[in-house]
Amino acid sequence: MAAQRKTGKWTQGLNPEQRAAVEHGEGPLLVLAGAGSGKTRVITHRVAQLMERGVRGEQILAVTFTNKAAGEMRERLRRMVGAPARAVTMCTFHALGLAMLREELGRGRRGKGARFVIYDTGDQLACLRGLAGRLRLRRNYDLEAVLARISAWKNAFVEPGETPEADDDYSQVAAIFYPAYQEALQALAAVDFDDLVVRPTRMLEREPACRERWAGRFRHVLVDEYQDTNGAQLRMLRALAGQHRNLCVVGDDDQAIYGWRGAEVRHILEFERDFAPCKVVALERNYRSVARVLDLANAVIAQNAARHAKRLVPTREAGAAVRLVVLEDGDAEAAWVAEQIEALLRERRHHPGQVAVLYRSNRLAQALETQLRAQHVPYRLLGGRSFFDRKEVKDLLAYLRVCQNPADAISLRRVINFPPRGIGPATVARLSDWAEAHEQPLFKAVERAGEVLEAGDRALPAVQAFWGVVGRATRRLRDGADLAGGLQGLVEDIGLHDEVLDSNQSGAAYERRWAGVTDLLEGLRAYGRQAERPSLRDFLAQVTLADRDQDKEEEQGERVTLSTLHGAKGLEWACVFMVGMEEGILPHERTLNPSASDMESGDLSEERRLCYVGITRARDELTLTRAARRLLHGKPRERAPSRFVSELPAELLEVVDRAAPPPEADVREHLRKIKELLGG
DNA sequence: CGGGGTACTTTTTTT
DNA sequence: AAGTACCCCG
Repeated sequence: MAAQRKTGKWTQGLNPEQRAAVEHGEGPLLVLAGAGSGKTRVITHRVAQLMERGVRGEQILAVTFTNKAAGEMRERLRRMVGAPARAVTMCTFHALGLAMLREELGRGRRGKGARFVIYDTGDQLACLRGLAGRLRLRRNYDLEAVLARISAWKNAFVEPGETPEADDDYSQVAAIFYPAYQEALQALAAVDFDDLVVRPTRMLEREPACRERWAGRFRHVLVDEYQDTNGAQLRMLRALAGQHRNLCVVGDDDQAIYGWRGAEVRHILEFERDFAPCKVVALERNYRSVARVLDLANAVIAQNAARHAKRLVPTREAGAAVRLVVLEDGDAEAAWVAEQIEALLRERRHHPGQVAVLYRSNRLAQALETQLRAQHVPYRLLGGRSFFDRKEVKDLLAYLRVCQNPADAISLRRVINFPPRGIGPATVARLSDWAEAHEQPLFKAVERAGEVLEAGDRALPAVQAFWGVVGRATRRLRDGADLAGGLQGLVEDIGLHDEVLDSNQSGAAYERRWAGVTDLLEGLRAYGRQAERPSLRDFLAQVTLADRDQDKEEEQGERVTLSTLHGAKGLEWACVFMVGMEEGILPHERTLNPSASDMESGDLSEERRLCYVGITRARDELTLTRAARRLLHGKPRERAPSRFVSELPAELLEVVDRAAPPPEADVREHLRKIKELLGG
């Protein structure tokens, strides 16, 4: 296969390892790509190269983990090969699974099976909450912990009835929930994120005709961030590429940071064995960061065992020393970082878009936001729960979901009394009792409220009014209709504007809330313009699968980025601040002291990889900070430096201590001075 | 039914 | 310290 060694135009300007990966012909290929080693470049060039060699775009599948990554990859490919880039399938595992599910289920009688909604974590929890009431459990369980176990079983293809015997409480409870949960999803015509991968994979494995359709279609499969695949995703890849074995996976075991949601680093460590014989290429030359940053990164990650041995090899100059700055407390830390950034911008050493502040957990963002605002520094927040978590937005989306799928009782319950129209828990209970007794979905009870409730019931007209609203909205939102106009009609129908106005004391709160509504309208309008065949169903699926990146693209370059370490993966900035370098934050408290409901004990090496990911985001300047004291549950506490920095040789970091001595010493000093004065 | 008050706990990361 | 869940009263 290596015989036809065309010096394609897509291998120019690549280093020898990159070129080897791009030129590799058929058969399994593992690309171990260190941070900043040109990984995305290799994938896009490889796709272009395949097309150059006559593979048609429709025959290529490239899977990523975020929609954003897929979008960027597509754009890069488009710049290289032009319009034919459109034919290539580039998407997330979940989007691929959704497409497969819709197409396969749509084959049935009039495509009824394809009429499902996608439940996000919030919906899943709401569903479990409902079940918890029915299952008569002795105490209140942490439903997130239950969900984590159910999710783990699903991804291991464990059926509801076959959960393994376990001695821990939560596994036993989850084993009771699991069958009920799965039945509930079925009844609600809903699928969760896990189903989007697990169900298509099961179809591929069990139905040869289905496998033929999909595996036969994609002659080449490429996977980005392979270290983040979970068991179900690996099985999906096996089903798709097991025959022709044209599977190219790219990743970095040192950047595996999603173990907590079922990803297994093992997959990338064992790929050579799983898909032997297999070509392996290691990309170690780093084009991103100055040498001092890479020295630090190498030293941090070297403390991890069980990894593909590799180092980041610098190609740039040494650069400035990496600083570790110690501040008095959390507020002082945020203030210091904000001042530094303000100075950088004022002296025009950087554009805002070239600067990022990274942290382990979202709650550290708050203080930073406050201080950056005080310094008038424009910023954007990556990843934090935001737009789609706003109440008004969720309520409106729930209305839309009910219109699309009236069987979605979770959404129905959410909006049946929103805005408040006098339908309380008692009425909802009567409706759902009737539904259960007659083995009907909840919406049937709503539809026939006249028969279900007594004639004199105060709530009856309210329920009928509610159903009228849903009916009108459903008619307005039919496929092919003006969706944004339909939503606008719904907003007016339920008097949402007055509701938002009345329920918010301050003008500012009202502004913010109403902005959520208008943003959603605008989003739907934009979707209507851009989608090929706009439909409510498709819009809702996109909304749930979209990564929470609510920025308007054009402004991004003009803002400083605040992001979690997870959210920063794959990105880079000239100047990076990592805050909260403390025991209990990085590594996180919960990996150090797992709580009873946690599934497995925390993985310290994953925390270290998280640290490594953060460090390797910096191109030119890197500053680490920590606070000597920090408020925890309202009380100030002394904080120890993160082991990830204290275990390193001193010469890698320039330590600057700006923390005042502890207050006791202060007091003693004062006392001493007073004594001196008295004595003198 | 809905508003307002009190008591309790606390989110690590996201498709 | 702040947000949530639950309870009681109008």
